[in-house]
Amino acid sequence: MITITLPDSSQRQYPKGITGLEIARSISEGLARNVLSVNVDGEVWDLTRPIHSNARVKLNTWDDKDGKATMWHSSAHLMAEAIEQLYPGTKFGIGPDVENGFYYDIDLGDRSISSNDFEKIEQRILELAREKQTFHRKEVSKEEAIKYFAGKGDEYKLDLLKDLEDGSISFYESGTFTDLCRGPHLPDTSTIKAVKLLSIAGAYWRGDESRKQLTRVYGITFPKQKDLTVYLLLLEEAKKRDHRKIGRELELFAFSPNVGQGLPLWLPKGAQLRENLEKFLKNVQRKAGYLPVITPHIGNKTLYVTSGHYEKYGKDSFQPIQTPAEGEEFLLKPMNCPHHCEIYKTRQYSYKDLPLRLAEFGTVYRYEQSGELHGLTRVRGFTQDDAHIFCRPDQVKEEFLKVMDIILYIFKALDFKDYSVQISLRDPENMQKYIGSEENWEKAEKAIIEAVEEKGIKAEVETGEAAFYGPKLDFMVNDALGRRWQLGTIQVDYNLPERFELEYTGSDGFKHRPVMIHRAPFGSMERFVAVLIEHCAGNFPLWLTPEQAIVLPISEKYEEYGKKVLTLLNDAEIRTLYDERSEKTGKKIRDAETRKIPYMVIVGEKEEAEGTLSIRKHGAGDMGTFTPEAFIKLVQNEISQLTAF
RNA sequence: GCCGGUGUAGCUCAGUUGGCCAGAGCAUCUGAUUUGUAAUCAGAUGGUCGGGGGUUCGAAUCCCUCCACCGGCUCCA
Repeated sequence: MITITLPDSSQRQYPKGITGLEIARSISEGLARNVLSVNVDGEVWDLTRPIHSNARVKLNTWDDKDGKATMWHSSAHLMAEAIEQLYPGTKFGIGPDVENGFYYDIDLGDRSISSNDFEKIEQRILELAREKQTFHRKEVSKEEAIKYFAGKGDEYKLDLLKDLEDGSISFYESGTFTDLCRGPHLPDTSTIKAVKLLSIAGAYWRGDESRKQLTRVYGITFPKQKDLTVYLLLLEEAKKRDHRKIGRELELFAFSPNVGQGLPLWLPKGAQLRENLEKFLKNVQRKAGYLPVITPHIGNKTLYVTSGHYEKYGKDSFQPIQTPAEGEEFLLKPMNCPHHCEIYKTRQYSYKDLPLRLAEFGTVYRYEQSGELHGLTRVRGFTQDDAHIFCRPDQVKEEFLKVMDIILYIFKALDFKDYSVQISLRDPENMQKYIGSEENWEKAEKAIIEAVEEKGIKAEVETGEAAFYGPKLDFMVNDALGRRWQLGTIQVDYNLPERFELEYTGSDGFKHRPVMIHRAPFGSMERFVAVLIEHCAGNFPLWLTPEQAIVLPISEKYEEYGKKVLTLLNDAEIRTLYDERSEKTGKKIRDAETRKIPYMVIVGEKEEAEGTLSIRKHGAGDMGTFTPEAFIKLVQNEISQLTAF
């Protein structure tokens, strides 16, 4: 007998070799019907795999992440089987589960498929699912595996096999499809009740641009038809939050092919919003000891040769600007750091002068590949809320903590709760690609890890993701459709101080090299506004929103009073508009609601006579009658509540 | 940059297999209306059907090419 410990810590005795499915059945028949896979000591197993020793066991259903993953991974196999039957001779790459569904990379040879073919494939998948196919795990030797896929002519699986060790290789057979796979899988396919193929895309084999591009088919499956319906509805809802759609509807920004791809035009309301954000951060930074600087949009090419950026990115950037002077060339600045280094060099520093924090909302231009451009989140001209902190090596950690405070303060102010944090460190296998001394790297990496721990933040550590010049810490937020974007970033840099020969005099009287920290809490104004829009679906916090109130006169007869109210509110620094169209009040309200203006101020006969205002709140409805003073106070209170913490 | 998709008025979309002068709603403008908490009525303006080339008696519709956008891949100093 073995002892199985369940998640609620209860323990049960079972004969050796019991399977997850049998354990489920011993608990309840219902559970046995719904269970998809089993976690055995933290590892996900097939439900049919015998358990031979004492273990902690968790039965995964659709409500568990691992349960979904098992279902989707099995669905990928099923889709592959369907495709192989419909398109014989197809070669298969990899087919994993992902956050929302699964995909399979396939090579169709000379043929191609498009979304028009989805229905036919979906139908076939459902037919196969109904056959209640079982997944059969088979341990095979490397030799056998190679023989099988060589016979099938599938070079991708052969390529994968190269990196696998003999003895650790398993096949899964289901229906007519056999795949190289470590599992786990569903006991059988009958739990897959609804299928939707989502999209088709090109994907390079092994993520390598220089290799062949395969066709990637994305799909998702569900245990109930209703789950699929709900999911599709959710997707529709998410699309309504798309910042590109809201940006157009609320007249925040636009693009023009005549200006150029990826070069946003900020419309008056968008500019107002952005200005409010800038003011907010400038205020925070002033208190945190940052000194504002301003540098030009272009710089002599030699500046970037010195920084090393020209060598690395020159070919793929906007090309140099010629001048009438022979051989003179300028570059649109792709980053602000070299300029800030030159500012540093304008004087001498004692160790007591550090840290020096230079801040600039600096607009930079990068020639991103055309396929990369995406609304405001990825553009070719953007403004970084940039600052560079020049400090002593012993100050890195403290400065890091202070920057983190700013970023966390901003996220809190804007109610960003679902962010993730990533620490990017060196790749220990590949140390020669990094610049800077071993000692400083260690110090900086340690400082970042400790700073994150001190703040009690959960961060993913990614080795090999550091920039060549230093480790970094990134704050990422998801957009409406779950795509992850980097916003705030803090990066340690040993490269530029070296290249620009930056110095300070230490207490020992010798010259030392300062450490440079790049940081941008928003990341860029463009991307931040994009994510902010999707976060609040265009309903910006009152203090940020470009239009805070609108006066709606019942008819032209109340124009005099209405205009008086307008002036009063604007004088009280409430950004207020006036709707003077000869429309009915219902229409004016509807339009103001659509424009997501927080407060509607309705004035008519009664209000004029009493000197009052009828207030309606966006999304909430009629709030009743206020004196102008009471309303101003209401707005001011709401703003101070939102910005005080 | 690569793979796949899309492109009709400012916006959202009709326009079956090529065939009268390309339509609708909203928005805009004009007029009427003077309105009380999510759409007043009437009229008008607005399109080289993304650009260019081709096939055809005839192209929004078929073919080629370029451009832009969308979903991914790769990239992101």
